[in-house]
Amino acid sequence: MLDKQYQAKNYESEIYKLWLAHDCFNPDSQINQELRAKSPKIQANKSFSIIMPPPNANDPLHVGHAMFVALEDILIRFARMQGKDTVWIPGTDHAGIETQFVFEKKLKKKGQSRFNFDRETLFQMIWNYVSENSAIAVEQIKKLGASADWSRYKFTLDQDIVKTVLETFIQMNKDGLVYRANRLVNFCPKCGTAFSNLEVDHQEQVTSLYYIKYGPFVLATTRPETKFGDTGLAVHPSDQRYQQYIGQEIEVEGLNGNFKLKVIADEFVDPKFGTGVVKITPYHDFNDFAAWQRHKAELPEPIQIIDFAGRLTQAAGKYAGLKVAAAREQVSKDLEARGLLVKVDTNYQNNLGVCYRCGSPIEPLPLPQFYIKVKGLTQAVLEKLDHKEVKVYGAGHNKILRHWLETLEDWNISRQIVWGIRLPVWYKISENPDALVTFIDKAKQRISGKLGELLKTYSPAEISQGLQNINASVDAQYVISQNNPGDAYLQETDTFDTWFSSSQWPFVTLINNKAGDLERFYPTNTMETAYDILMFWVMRMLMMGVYQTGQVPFKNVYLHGLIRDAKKQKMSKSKGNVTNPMEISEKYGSDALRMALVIRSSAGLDKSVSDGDFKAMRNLCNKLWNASRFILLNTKEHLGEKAKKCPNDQVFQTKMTQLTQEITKNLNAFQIGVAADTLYNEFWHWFCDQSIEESKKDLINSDLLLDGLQVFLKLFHPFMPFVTEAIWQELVKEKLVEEKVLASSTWPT
RNA sequence: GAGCUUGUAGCUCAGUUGGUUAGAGCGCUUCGUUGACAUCGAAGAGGUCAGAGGUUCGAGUCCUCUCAAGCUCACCA
Repeated sequence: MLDKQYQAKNYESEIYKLWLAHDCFNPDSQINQELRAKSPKIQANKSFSIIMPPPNANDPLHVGHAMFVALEDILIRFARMQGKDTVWIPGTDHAGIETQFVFEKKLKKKGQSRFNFDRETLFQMIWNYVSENSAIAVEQIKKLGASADWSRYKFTLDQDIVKTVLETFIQMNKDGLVYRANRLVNFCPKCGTAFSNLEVDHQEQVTSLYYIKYGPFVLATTRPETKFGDTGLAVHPSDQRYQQYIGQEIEVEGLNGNFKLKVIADEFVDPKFGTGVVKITPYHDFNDFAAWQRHKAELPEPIQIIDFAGRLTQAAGKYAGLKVAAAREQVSKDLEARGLLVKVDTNYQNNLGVCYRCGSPIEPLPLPQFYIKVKGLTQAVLEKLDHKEVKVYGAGHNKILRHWLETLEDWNISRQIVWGIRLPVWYKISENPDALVTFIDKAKQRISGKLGELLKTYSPAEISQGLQNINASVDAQYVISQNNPGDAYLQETDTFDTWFSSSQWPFVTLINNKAGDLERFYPTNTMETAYDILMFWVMRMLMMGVYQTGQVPFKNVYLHGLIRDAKKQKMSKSKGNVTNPMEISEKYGSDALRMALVIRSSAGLDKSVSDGDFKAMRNLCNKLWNASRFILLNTKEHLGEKAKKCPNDQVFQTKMTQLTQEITKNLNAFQIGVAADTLYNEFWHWFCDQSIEESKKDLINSDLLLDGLQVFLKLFHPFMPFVTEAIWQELVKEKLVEEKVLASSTWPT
C-alpha cells in the first residue's frame, strides 16, 4: 500500500535506475523501438533531437541549469512518448577561461602562478583537476531527472571533438576566412588574455578629466599616463580655432624631455568636447588606432607604453614598471609640478570597459591575433532567418539576433590561456628569429627573449619542451596543420576562444557519435538555452553550423529567462540569495523543483521563485500521489463495473479529451509554462476537487476515473517524471496498466 | 544616443491568431477533520488589466502617444 505522503527522496534515485535499466533514454533501445512501432507512423517517421548546452564540467549546477534541464527534458519526454525518434545528447564543457581562472586561484593559495609552469605541464595539471571533479555536473543533471542518452555523452576536449574542431579551422583557412592581424585587442592584464568585444562589460564610473598643456594647445584626457605613447594630435578639419596648425609639427614639453607631434585633421574629433584637441595614442585607444590607420602616411609608428601585465614599458622612461593606476597618479602630480596641468575636472562621468570575468579594467593593447571573417557567415544565417528555417522563441530576441548578425565585426579567436584547444599553427624556428618567446628551461628558470637570441644558448628541443608563450611578429610565416610539420617548428601557444569550439557543438557531437547520427538527427529540432548567451553561443552556432553543413544546426531556439529571487533580484553569491537546486531537490524533490521553475514561465522572460513556490509544487506531487492512492483503493472494489453508466461520464470523457488536446497543442507550440499551469489547475480543481468527489457519489464511473488518472500521469510525466513514474509502477504492480515504463509509454490522444 | 522587453489581485506571475462573470500560487478572512491528501476541503475579500486616445459590434489582447522599470548595444579623448 502507498504511504500517506509522497516522499520524493525515497523514490527518485530508484526510479532513475529503473529508466536506465530499461535503457529508456536511448533511441536505439528495444523499449523505444517498440514504442515507435506502436505509435502513429506520422510521428515514428520524425526525429526529434536536442543537444544539451554543456555545463562547465567541474562546477556544481546552479538554478539556471535546473531550468534548462526541466525545459529540455519536458520537450524530450513529450517527443519520445509521441513516438518520435528522440535523442537528447548530453555533454560538458571545458569552459576555458572560467576553469583556468578557478585553477589559478588554487595555485595562488599554494603560492604559485601559471608562470611557474610550462604550457604542457599546466595543461596537464588543469586536466587532472577537471577530471577529478568532472562527475559533479553529470551526476546532478541525472538527479534532476534528465532523460539524456548518456551513451552519447561528449566532453568538449574529447579527442574526436578536438579533431573535428581543428578540421573546421583548417577548412576555414582554406576558404580564406582566417587571417592574422596586429590590432588592438581587449586585454585583461589580470586574466592575462585578450577577449572579444562581447566579453567586455561597460561600467559607469566617475573619474578625472585632465586638461594638459601640449605646446600651444590644451587638451583634455582621462588617461594622462598614456601620453608617452602619443604619436600625434588631432583636431576637427573645420575647427576654425586650429586651422593654422593642421599639418604642422609642434614642439611639446614632456616629462621625459621635449618631443614633436604632428597635428592632423580628422572627422572623429568632436570640437565641442574638451578643447577640441585630441592626442593620438594608437596603441592604447581604439579610436586613436582607427585614426592612425586612416593617417598612416602622416604619422610615425605607434609606441607601446603599457605591457601585457598592465605596467608601463621602457618607452615610458622613468615611469617604466609602474602599474597604470599608479602611473596616472604620478604623471598627473609631475605635470602639475611642471605647470603643465591646467585643470582637473574630478567629476567626469564615462564608461569604462571591464573584464566580464574579473571586473578589472580592460586595456586596449596591440597584439597579433587570429581572426575569422564573419561577413559571409552572418549573411548566410540572415538568409536562413529570412526563409524561416530557424524560429526564435523569446520576447523579442529574434530582433536582437538579427541586429547582431547585421553588425558583427570580425571574430578574434585567439586566447592567451592554456586551458583550451591550441591553435594548429606552426612557426618555423629558423624563419622567426624575432618571435618573442618565454619558456621554462631545464633548471626551472623562466627565460624570455627573441627566439634568434635564445637559440644561441638553448636547443630548439629545450625551448619547445618548456614553452610557455610564443608571440610571433604579425608578418611571421606559419603553417596550419593538425600535426607537427617537423622538428623545426614551434606551435602557437594561443588557444581558441571557448566559443569557437562550442559554436560547433551540434555538429561535432553528432558527427563523432554513433554511425548515422548526423543524418538521423541534424538539423536538431530545438536549441534551448538562456537568453544571455544568445550572441555568444546561439548566433555563432548558427554561423558555424550553416558554414559546416549548409543547414541550420537547429530549427527552433527556445530562450528561457533568468531565475530571480522572490524580490526579483538577480541571484548572486555576494547577495547570498542563490537558490541551490540540489538543496531544493533534497528538500522537496526534483519534480517540485522542475515544476516550480517551469510553471507559468514564458520564453525570454525572467522568472522569480521562492521557497513557497517549491513547497506548492511539492504539494502537487503529494496531490497526485493521494489521488492515485484513492483511486487504487477504490478501484479494487468497483472493478469490472465499466458497463455501469453514470450521469457525468460523457462530460468527463469529453473534458479529458479536450484537455489532452490542449496540452499537446501547448507543448507543440512551446507553450510550456501554460501547459504546466493548465495541468495543475485542471488536475487539482477539476479532477480532484470535482471529479473524484462526484465519483464518490456514483456520478462518474470508477473505471473511467482510473482511465483519467492514467492520462493525467502521462500528461504530467514530462514535467514531473519521478512521481508519475512511481505511481505508474504501483499501477503496474496492481496489473492495472500494460505499459511497463511510463517514460517509454505512448502519449494519449 | 539607439534598440529590445516589461507594466494584470498585497507579493510573484499566467492569460497563444481580440469574444461570455479576468486566473494561479503565496498571503489574508470565515468555516470544516470518524480514512485519498491538513503537503487537505468549502466559502469569501481583493483588480477602472500603468495612463490617454484610436480601430472594432466587442480590447488585458491590435495601433498611436505619454509615463515608469529593466536589459542590451554604442559612446567624447
